[in-house]
Amino acid sequence: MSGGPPSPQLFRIGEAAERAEVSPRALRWYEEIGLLDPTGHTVGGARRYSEDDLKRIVHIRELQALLGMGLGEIRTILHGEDALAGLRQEYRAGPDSTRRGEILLEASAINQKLIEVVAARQELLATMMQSLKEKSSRYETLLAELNDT
Amino acid sequence: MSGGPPSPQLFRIGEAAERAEVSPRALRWYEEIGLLDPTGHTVGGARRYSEDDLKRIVHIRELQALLGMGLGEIRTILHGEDALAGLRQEYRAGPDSTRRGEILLEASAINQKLIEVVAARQELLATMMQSLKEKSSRYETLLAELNDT
DNA sequence: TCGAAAGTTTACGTCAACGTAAAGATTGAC
DNA sequence: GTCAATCTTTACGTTGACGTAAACTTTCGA
Repeated sequence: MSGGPPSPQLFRIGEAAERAEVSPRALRWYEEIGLLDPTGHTVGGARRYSEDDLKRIVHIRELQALLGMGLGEIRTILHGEDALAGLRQEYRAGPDSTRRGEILLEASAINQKLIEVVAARQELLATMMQSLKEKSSRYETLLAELNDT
Repeated sequence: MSGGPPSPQLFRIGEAAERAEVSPRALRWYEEIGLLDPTGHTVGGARRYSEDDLKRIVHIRELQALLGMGLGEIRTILHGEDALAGLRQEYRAGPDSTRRGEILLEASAINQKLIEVVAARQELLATMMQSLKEKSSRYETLLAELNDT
């Protein structure tokens, strides 16, 4: 075998925040609104974040910054995938094929919507890029005219 | 000649807002922070927006929604281009080639930065799209497995 | 074991980008 | 000229996503 956990390294909130380029406050906020539950806690109650948590944070920021989504919307998306992931654990306790199918379908649907959103943005950005480049070449022309006076 | 103004149609704030898919309040707000000065006013003081104004509004919304820019940043960009456009009018009063060059250079630089920002976003979106599609095909596989049980 | 560094909760503050309400003035079809 | 629809300014309210401060507790290396 070779799929064992290589090093369950956990980060304190400060380091996690730094690595994900967010503030500790943001992480607590994400937790408060149900976006992110840190993998571990110390006995005293201090949060400990795993690598997967870090990926999740980065994912959140991407959806936020790249797609302009609000955190509520993002929560919906993440919860859809969480349900699917939770299924893998729940699997031993009974392969309820019907429920499994439902969840898979929903996750798939969410994914599909995301694809559409991204595609739409890509189109708009492409259009914008085009007009920017046209403008750019017009500027070049004008600058050239000025230079050989 | 054939470059005369075809129909200087002006819209009242309500209609302008509707066409640009923003609220009247937003238009007043853009004006207040120096983003948009309506082309005309009635004697009584009511705003009248031209087609060009509408384009500008749409442009503002694009920069906002697609690039995630704040209105302050957007103002900087628009003012750069405005300076250049203002130059064409000012041109008769003295073709100050130096100043003209400065403004052109600045506008060009702004445009270049915009191009870079858009390009960066495009890359990120492309990456995101790729992983979304991979996820999608994984879902398809799982769904197929479920269906031929 | 000790203490500086980092963490915890609680609670109020902030900032951008408008929303909303009030009170009154303009517009434009009739 | 009238009057309903639409506009005007002024001003306070709201929402999302945190920032910041206070008071106190945990962690962990020396």
